[in-house]
Amino acid sequence: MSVTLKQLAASLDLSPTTVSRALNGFPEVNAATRRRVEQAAAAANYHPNTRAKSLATGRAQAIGHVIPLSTSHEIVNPVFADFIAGAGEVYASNGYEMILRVVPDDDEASAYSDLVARGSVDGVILHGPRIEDARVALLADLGLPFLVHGRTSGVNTPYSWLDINNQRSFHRATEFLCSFDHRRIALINGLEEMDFAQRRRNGYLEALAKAGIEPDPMLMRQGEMTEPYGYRAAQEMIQLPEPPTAFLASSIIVAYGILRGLSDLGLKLGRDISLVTHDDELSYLPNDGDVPLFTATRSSVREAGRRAATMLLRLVAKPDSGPLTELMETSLVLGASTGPVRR
Amino acid sequence: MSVTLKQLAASLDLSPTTVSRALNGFPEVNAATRRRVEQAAAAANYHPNTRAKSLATGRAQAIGHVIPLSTSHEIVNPVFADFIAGAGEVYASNGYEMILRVVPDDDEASAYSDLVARGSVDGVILHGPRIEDARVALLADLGLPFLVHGRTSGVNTPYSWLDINNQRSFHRATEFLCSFDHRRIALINGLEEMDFAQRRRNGYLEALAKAGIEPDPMLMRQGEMTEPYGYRAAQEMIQLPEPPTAFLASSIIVAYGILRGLSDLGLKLGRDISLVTHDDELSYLPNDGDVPLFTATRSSVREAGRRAATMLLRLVAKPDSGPLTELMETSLVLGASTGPVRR
DNA sequence: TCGCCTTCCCAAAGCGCTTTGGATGATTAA
DNA sequence: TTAATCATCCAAAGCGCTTTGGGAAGGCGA
Repeated sequence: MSVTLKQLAASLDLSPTTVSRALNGFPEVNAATRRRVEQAAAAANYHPNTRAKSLATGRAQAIGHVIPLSTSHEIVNPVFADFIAGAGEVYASNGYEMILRVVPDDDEASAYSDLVARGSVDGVILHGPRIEDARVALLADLGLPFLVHGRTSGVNTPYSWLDINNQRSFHRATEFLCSFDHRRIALINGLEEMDFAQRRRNGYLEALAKAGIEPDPMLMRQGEMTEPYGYRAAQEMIQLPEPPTAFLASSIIVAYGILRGLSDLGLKLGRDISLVTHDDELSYLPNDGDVPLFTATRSSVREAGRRAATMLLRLVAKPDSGPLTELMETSLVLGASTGPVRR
Repeated sequence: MSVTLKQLAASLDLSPTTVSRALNGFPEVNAATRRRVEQAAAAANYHPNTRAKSLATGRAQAIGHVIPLSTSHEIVNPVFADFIAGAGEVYASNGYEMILRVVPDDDEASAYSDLVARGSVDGVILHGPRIEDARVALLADLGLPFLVHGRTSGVNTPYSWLDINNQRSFHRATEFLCSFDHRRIALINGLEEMDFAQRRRNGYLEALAKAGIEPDPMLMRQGEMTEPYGYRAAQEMIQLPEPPTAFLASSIIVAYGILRGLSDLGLKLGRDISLVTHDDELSYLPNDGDVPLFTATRSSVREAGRRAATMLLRLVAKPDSGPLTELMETSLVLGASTGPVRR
């Protein structure tokens, strides 16, 4: 099937040792010999067997991603695909494999310890952190390098993470709406237990407080970020005795739902009502052009994937390089969905 | 770090051989001994090292998915996440690992041969087949079991695939629109070179021919299936001297774009104009409820992932079980987006 | 000339597992 | 009673690689 090191060595009249060293850039091999080996390897399309190599070195050369699939709310996070694409680029160019494991979410803990016990990965990325997420302590216990995409509040264990500045993002967005004299601003957020949702809400509340606006529970909602969720939220809130004059959405998918909900009622975004959404720059829902459809807090989740992977690889190379953290700022992009309050 | 077979054997005063056999269900081990071993293994959280195991057995216990990332049109296929989720479930419950490799699309060929040479996978799933896709022959040459998600026209090599009946689907959808007296039906399709797009177009043309309608090139469009693509297509076509009275969309994301495009012009789906879309049942864009938003040809891509994975595993177990094929029919689901022609 | 570095290569052990080919008693058939 | 058969176990080789610990030439200074 495929060439082995031994075969390659035999065909060159060299020992496996020398061939191995030649290909791995060790100094104790003659330059001419090295060239000869490299050429023969290329000609024979030789690639070292990953499993043998990592058995010998003790490094798996692979990073794991565990995707918990809740049995109750079976949503595959749409942000996930773009994040993975970004991370994958980095893994590929560094010779790492990406291992994905889809598990029922009550099995997630055992998935990690299984991954460690089997020695399948050198590190993992933790997705979708909740508030006080127990997985962080679990991973720390396992001694496996890991990086959280997002953060988790109320956890003492130090850990590495990459996050966007959710609080500031939504603070700014709210402030921006306030500057247009909006005082009834609805927040259509993600699931309550998600850490990012809480941070966004904090930013929102903070800005309201600063503007002297009393938050109205009727205008705050959390749930799985689907299109119909946005649609229903918009339609229901607009029927309130005191409807909102602006919406703040946690995902562009929800924003599309809100847009449709309002438009079905004959309301036009930017004129009759305002909307700011977070925009992860999902590739199939681009919100760009001269004047984007939505005013948005924008941050590329693809880029986040790239950076997260880079950080994790650094962590794998030097496990004691301490917790690595990065907070990405978002940009507030002006689109067509915002304007002054209509009276 | 983690327990090895040798350690486990030593702690039990048994040989590695016996422990291995006990855990792998071989008959030549005493029932009492087996129980003892199993208990000790569970207590010690023993899991065999994957790499060592697969080195010894020659099977990788892993399936590869290669995700080509075109440098020109950088769209991460939104359908992909749900397909992966379905396939992942099956891999996990069969003890297989899922390996994802993100590669620039001009490197895709070498990605496969690399995967084979390194012995990292026992099989691969081929995504996004084009018309006359060269990758099929390539994979057949490599001798690696593989399964195509979709099909490819004009390829002689026999191969295994799982596809939905795209042609029939769009035939039925077109026929359905014709039955409402629509005669100007626009097709907003995926990228021309994709095999599924061609099949859908064939179904569409076939039905038009049967209804005695001359296809109008002005009403046929292909492109990357984003929301703005649908929006633009709708807006432009509606301005034609002879605008369409119905749309046929290849993706629910495009359908949302069309919906928005029409609604911006004050047109209401189902009343002023009709729309049928293909619906992959993406979890964050559910098109269900009593009366779904869109009339659609529906087929769960998550389920497709499950079935594809199951088929591939069967193929890996028995490589000569011949090419396996499965054609999934879609259901035509009546929603609120269709109605008779408005005059 | 001798001894000591370098330079360049190799044999062999080992990573953690499976698997082949026995070995050892105990059990059974004749 | 003896040989053949079972039921259980084990030693050792091997999967394809890396890495430790030399070892043989050749070059150098004295």
